[in-house]
Amino acid sequence: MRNTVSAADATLLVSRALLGVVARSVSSALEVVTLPQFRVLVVLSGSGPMRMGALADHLHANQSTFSRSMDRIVAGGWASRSTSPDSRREVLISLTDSGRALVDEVTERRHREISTILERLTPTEQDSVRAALELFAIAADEYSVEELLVLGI
Amino acid sequence: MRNTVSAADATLLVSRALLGVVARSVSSALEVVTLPQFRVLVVLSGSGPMRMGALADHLHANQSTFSRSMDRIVAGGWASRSTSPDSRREVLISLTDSGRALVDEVTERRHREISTILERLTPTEQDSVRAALELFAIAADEYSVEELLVLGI
DNA sequence: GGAAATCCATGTATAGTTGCAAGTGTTGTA
DNA sequence: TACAACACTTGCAACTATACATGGATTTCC
Repeated sequence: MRNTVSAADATLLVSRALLGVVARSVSSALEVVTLPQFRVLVVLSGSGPMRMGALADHLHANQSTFSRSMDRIVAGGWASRSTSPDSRREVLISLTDSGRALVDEVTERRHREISTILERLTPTEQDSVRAALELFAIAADEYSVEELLVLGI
Repeated sequence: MRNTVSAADATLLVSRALLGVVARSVSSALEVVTLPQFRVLVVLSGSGPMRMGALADHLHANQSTFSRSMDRIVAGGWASRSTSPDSRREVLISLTDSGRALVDEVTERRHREISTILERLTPTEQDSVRAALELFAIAADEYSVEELLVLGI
């Protein structure tokens, strides 16, 4: 039991460190889009083109709110509207190249920073870190990743 | 080198999982304060009472912006203004009990969720996770945690 | 003691998010 | 074909964040 507590504490520490990495990786994107807007881009990046309504639902946003927000995202050139081939009343949202690049840039920067951190460890240590983190990731897997959207990550 | 990449990938996975935890832990607080407001509470929670100016600097916010934001935080009962004993032109901001409780609640929830995840592992696995996470935390330590403020964490 | 500096609040302005309600166009159905 | 349901947009309205410039009070320094 004591070990559980210790491990949880260590995890809190790591969560701070990782969140620092995440925050830094996102901060550059936040110079050109807002956090709610970036959320949208992240969802699109993971899902491919989506209908307005589905996207709004996914983000727990009001339709009107989302429609207006999308106006700005489209105006910024990060995504585009198009009529769905299925139905002319449906509007599909797709990432533009800029939008995809913005999301990719954030992911890549994050990956790069993590690698930099890990390179400070010996190969043996890296192995144990990898193994342990995989264990943790698997144990955490039951938790849905949906809530990430709260932070737009 | 391959190990570095693998460990980085594993870490990305974990960062997602941890971010899910963080996002969930923060989401309840975000029902009563905004993210920028929560940022302020987190800083106060870690530092104790602070001057308006210092707090604004710490959050990279404009003085006027911050003053107005603080109006809302104080109106919400999360923090309070008081004249500094050092100088009557200085205004000290302190967390109220509500404000402290709000931050604590988030931290506790996060800790609880992490513990829950770890309890799915065997004691041996927990030990190795703890050891690995400590390694990572140490390696990451050189990275400033300042940027956490971007996300208000 | 008076000028300069400091600290904070206000005036003013812009932009973004949010949500309810109403409107437009499209599709499905009786 | 007419009516209902659906998908999205717009009208309105309130709130928040942000920042530049200004003003008021207090302290510091010459």
